[in-house]
Amino acid sequence: MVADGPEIPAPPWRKQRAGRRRDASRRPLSRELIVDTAIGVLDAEGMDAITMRRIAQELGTGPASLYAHVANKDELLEDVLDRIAAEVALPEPDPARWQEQLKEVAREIRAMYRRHGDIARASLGKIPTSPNVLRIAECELALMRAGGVPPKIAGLAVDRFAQMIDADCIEGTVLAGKSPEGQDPHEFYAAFVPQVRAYFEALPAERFPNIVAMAGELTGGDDDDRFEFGLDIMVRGIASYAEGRPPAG
Amino acid sequence: MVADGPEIPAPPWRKQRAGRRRDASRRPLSRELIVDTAIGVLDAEGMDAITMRRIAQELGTGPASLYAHVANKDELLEDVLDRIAAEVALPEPDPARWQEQLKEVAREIRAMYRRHGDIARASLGKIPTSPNVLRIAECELALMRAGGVPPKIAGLAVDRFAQMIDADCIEGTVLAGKSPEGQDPHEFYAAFVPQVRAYFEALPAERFPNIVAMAGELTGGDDDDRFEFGLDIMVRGIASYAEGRPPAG
DNA sequence: CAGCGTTGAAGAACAGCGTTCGTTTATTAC
DNA sequence: GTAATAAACGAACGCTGTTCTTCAACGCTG
Repeated sequence: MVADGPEIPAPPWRKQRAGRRRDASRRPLSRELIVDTAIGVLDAEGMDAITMRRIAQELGTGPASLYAHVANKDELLEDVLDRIAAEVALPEPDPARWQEQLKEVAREIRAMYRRHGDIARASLGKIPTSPNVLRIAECELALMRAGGVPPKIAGLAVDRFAQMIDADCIEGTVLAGKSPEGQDPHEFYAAFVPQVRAYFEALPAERFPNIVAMAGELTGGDDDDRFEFGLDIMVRGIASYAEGRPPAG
Repeated sequence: MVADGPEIPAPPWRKQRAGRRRDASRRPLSRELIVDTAIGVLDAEGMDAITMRRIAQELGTGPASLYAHVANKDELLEDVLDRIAAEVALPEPDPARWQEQLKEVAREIRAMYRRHGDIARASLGKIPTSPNVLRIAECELALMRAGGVPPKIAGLAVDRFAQMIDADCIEGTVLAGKSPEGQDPHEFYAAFVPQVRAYFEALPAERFPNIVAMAGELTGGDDDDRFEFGLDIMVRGIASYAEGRPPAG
């Protein structure tokens, strides 16, 4: 019988499992820490970089560990969305300026989305239920109600309003995502537009008379111009339903 | 020496590569056939089912074979988009009815998207260059020009118009995509809305007075109502720029 | 008719994804 | 001191788009 003496080395084929090497420097995993990390990755490298593996790696662990705190990736993105929605500054309603205030809120949301990669993709189509997102909707409703927009119209408008902003921000990142590795997406876009314009102008005029004639108008204007225009016609349309006011025009 | 007689069986270790077993029943691979197959899969199972492997399998081959005819998946989706865009029926411009005609075009596009799974995802943010998509834009421009919309406004409007329709169709499929396996997405959605409404009504009224008060308006209305509303305010906004006409209201 | 270059097709593989399973570890409760 | 619990983890599954390399068939030239 072998003496029950000093430690025998572990058989080398069963590789030692390194134990739970929790660095004291590392905060324990939590939902908040995971969301924080996700936002960090998002800001630095965009939404496509948000993967369970990447976040886990950033936290010095494996992807499986995250699932103890977050049900799935969708839920994580929802949390990310709520967190950054808190950054949107909202105005105090001034009934005389409700249309301009509505536009200001839209610009705030857009600026927030642009600060945080292309996270807008995670917003489109989702029914808002998280507090910070509801806070924005509440403000929009208050502005429209103050402006005399009927409840039914206002209710539908918040939905369409959010959709428009989401779509604009997504659109802005689709082309940018196609820019070759490392090149500035803005430059890439600026270099791409003239090509499209030339293409439109070279189309057969008998089939596409208006596109050929309006190639300049179709390709002119940058992201901001297009957003402002969409905002403008939408607010005009909403305002046309406001009670006791002449339609804007 | 072995007689050079009847066929010797192939050595079993070099697994026979089956040769180019082109069934006479199978049409040879081509870009058109691949697009056809993709649309078939799209219609039957939605856009997520469009994978190179799935299409290849449908054609009785492997994914690599597709790349001889299509540069990548994005290009394939672009072709799919152009193909189905041909289905959209366009009206002959009637200046007196340009607003209603614009809405009709939008409804046509939406119906087309809905027929074909959730392919709208592939459209948002892409600059249209394919003939059948340009054909639609050309028609929209003609309608607006006929209605007296200034060129600059019309040029921006087509972009926003397309964006709105894309976003609406995407939105419609996001929630549907979350419905559990096999369940009718429409039913799932119908069962989900009342829960959201109850949630809104149960929110703290001091923080969200308008959301609580307007829970009904916010959750009322189906897909079609919301689309029609968005269409309405957008066309109203565009019309407010039309020359020589009083703004609609 | 033989040989050859081209081209379409195909198998296997690569790196990455979200998620799950079973196990190990550290911490807490008794 | 020991049993129970919850967190953490390694490995794996089944996907994805894409590429590399090989191979068979065809059209052409001599």
